[in-house]
Amino acid sequence: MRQTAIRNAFEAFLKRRALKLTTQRRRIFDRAFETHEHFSAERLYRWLVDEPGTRVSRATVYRTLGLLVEGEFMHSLDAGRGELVYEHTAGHQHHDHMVCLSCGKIEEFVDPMIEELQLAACVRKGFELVDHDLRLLGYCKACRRTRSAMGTPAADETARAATPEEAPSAGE
Amino acid sequence: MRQTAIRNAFEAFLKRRALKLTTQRRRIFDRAFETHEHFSAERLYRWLVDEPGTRVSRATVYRTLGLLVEGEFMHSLDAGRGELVYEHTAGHQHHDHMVCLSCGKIEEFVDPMIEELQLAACVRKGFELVDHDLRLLGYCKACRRTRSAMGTPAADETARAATPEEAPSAGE
DNA sequence: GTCGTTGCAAAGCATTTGCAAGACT
DNA sequence: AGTCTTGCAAATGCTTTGCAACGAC
Repeated sequence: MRQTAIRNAFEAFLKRRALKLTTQRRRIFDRAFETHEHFSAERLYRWLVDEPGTRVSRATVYRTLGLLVEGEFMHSLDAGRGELVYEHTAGHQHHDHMVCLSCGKIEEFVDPMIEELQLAACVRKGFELVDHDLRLLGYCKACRRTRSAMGTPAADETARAATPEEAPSAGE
Repeated sequence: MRQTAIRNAFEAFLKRRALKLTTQRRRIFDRAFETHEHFSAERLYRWLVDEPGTRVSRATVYRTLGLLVEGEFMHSLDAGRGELVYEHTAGHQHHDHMVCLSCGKIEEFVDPMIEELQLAACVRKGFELVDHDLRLLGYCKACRRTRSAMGTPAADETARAATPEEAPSAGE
């Protein structure tokens, strides 16, 4: 399995922090890396509960996830719902997200030019860039289709401020 | 007062939604627009409590803030701490943010080129862009200075989650 | 054996909501 | 007068934490 390298990195990380490699941590780590999609802490917890293996508590899932983020093995992102979603930072280096306001799906994309411009903007402001988070909110291809098929003119307002009935203009 | 225009827009918005212009809503609106910085719901609530005027409950602050966001009078953004911060959308159209991981300060910036590239990326993916949120995380000029003066090495990951206990034996 | 860890349940937080009293239009 | 609103407090939903039992090193 090609996960050996990353697992070793994790074990090294634990060792460096004088933390122990417990059964739970291993299971959480493995399950999290097994998934190449975004998941919430709760989702991961459910997987661990439903699938066979050592019992793991929700608290430990949260704790370990936090550890993984600290160790840069995972990245967390707020997709707008009340919970954080996680994704591992294994192969793919960095990417930004398109979050569908309708189905919640998260697509990834990268644009080197955008990254570069961000850096340039930081230099201009004397800001030391550590990380960034770019989320494009809208409707994915599938939902667009559905919406137009349903004759939805523009999102219903419950979907956020997608279509306020006006745009206040301030005199400035 | 030059807030008349925007206040009128707010009143018009309420009218259109068959909502009433209550003393509380007016006070919340005014106080929120009086501030040209980012603030949390709690902060706004504190201001309203501390400053003289009609009593306003926390619940109403939240409710009204939600209204203001729906009406596009305010914009909310998750600055990484557990709470949303708000900013009015009066004159300045749209901008992105640089959030200082050390002092929490939020600087604004705009880069038309980035905006354009975002749109292009969406077109490529068949994604209908509604809104976006770009946050650059790092250290502001002031904090950079402080940090380097203190001999703080490059950004360590513990800075984000407000984890009080530092990694003691990590690589320093 | 020693600490770090776990699980549980309770606690925390920011935010939301049910409901009865109260205030705009 | 009739609704929309408010305030309160309880509820929510995600996440964190205290603590005693437990397990890795």
